[in-house]
Amino acid sequence: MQRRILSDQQCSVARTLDIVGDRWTPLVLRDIALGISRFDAIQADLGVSRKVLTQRLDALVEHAVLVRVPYSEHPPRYDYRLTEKGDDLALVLLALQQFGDKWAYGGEPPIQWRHLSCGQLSAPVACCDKCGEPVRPGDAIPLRGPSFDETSAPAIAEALDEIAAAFG
Amino acid sequence: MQRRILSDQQCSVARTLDIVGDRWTPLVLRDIALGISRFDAIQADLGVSRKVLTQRLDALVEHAVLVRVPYSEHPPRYDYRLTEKGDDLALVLLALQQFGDKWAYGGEPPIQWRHLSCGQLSAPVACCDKCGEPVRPGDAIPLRGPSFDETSAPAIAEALDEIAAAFG
DNA sequence: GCGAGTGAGTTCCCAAAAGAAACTTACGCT
DNA sequence: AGCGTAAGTTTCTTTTGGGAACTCACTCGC
Repeated sequence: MQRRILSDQQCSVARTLDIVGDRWTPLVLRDIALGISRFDAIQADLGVSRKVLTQRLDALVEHAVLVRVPYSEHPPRYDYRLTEKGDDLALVLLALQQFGDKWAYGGEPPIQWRHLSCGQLSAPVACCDKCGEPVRPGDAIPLRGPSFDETSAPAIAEALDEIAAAFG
Repeated sequence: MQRRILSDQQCSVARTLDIVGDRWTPLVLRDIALGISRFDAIQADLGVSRKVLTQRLDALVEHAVLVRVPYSEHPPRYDYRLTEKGDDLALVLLALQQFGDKWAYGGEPPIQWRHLSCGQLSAPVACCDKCGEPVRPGDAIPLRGPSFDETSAPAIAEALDEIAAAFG
């Protein structure tokens, strides 16, 4: 029996979960995003087993989310750094953090962000890229996109039709 | 040996991962957010094993992310629906979807959103809640927040200090 | 030159979680 | 009485994860 691969699903969420869909990968990325970039430092900070950390780092490099930047040859030693793709994944981390700040810490978070351009303590909000207004779930409705495949996801197709019917 | 509980870490990301930190939970939430709200329908759509689905739904109800809304007694049958907390988690799904739309589908996503108030096809962008400008990783720097605990996360503390030093 | 230390894995063994598929319970329908 | 349906539960087997010890290729202090 194989571990279920999610990428066969025609869904952006499923595809992304093939990269970050486990307990450790997002925390590894968080550490690297904060500048904790070496194997032993990450291992010590998270307490993850060395075997699992090796597997996760290899997978992230494989997915081009991380790059190994050598800081020594003989023996080869690297810093792990985010690629541009990794920076985009950091936005997912930010969303996880926002949720935890609100629901696990009641607005007294362990870490805050200062927005460099405006200088203020900043919490990211999801906004519509067209009108710039903040978007909450319920403010937008899902529709078939260019690569939607009717036959491979009949239950989703039906759900979309029901939503479309409800909103004219 | 126990499965590692992440909530002991003083980190909003880790706390949130105790709820959605596996391959199936986010997909279950996605289905429910789209209106696929019954056990068999979710199971058929995702192909997840019934045992795992039971465990995930129970955990989500436990975490108050979902509620069971009865549609039949004798035998008891429920629709699963998102709570307000669940709606907030949907923002994490949105971030996962954004990433997948860009990196797994190259901008040709299977599902799009129409923003009801402006009527346009909308992609959510993370924006600063103070100045309203879009935020990219690198546009903001992390600082100690009110509940930061110096001693329990020395590696993070050091990383924050380095960042603070670099940005004055 | 030699033993101790460091960084990054690798290997082994055992416990826990996931997958598949069959079984159960409590109905409603004909 | 027998079939169908919804929502689990159980059993059995394969994978994956945790913990700790081991390896390898150096560097440094003496």
